[in-house]
Amino acid sequence: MSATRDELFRALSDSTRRGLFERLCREGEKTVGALTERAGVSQPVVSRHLGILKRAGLVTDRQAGRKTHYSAQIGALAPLTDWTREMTEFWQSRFDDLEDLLQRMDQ
Amino acid sequence: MSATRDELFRALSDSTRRGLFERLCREGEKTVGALTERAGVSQPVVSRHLGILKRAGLVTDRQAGRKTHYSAQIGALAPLTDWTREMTEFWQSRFDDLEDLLQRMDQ
DNA sequence: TTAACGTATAGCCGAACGGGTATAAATGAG
DNA sequence: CTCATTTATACCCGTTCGGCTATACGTTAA
Repeated sequence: MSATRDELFRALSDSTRRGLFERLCREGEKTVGALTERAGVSQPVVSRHLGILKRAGLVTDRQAGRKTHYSAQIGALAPLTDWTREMTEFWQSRFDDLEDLLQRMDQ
Repeated sequence: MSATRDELFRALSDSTRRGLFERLCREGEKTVGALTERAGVSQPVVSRHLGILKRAGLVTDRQAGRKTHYSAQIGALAPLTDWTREMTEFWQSRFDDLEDLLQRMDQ
């Protein structure tokens, strides 16, 4: 069920969606109605955003009667931290190469 | 010069832009022309993407004659890692609360 | 000074986005 | 069974986005 890296970045690019995800991280499982209360947008919009977060793997839903409970999947952030670490390593490695070069020039 | 958190997430939501940033991390300073060669899009598009990355603080530019050299600013990723850590801490803290509750119930 | 070069800007276009309202679909309550 | 409740879907609308080409602007080379 792993979504694309692109899907993950895109899902997190909207502040309304990040807000929903953040509330689920902070407060745990919540229904669509509860999320709508403080989301600042209408219920259909919340549902649509939750769908996008779900396709990105950032949330899961649990049906209970006529209510749907959503919860954050913190592990879905892994590709993001991986990417960041990768970029940092690339950057650092160039730095190391430069150090090596300077050291060789020193000799 | 710190850009909005939203600007950062938005800037990274496009794979072409991430590709440009990644090349700058991997290979260091590059001109627009050099970046255009392997970007898969036209030069004006590359320039526009670089402008967006620049406003997000992810790159800086250095003018040299008629060439513009761009380089990655790895530190600009900090708000992203901060946010991720924040989310994880929220999530973890709920987990800890649950553990506390269960421990109290145990006594 | 003129010509070529490197980059940025302007303007266009179709697709995707984020919001809204109306409504369908499913479930629970009376 | 009927009606209220909860969520998801369908559809519309204006804006933004990401690509393109044409071109303006500044710089170097001849």
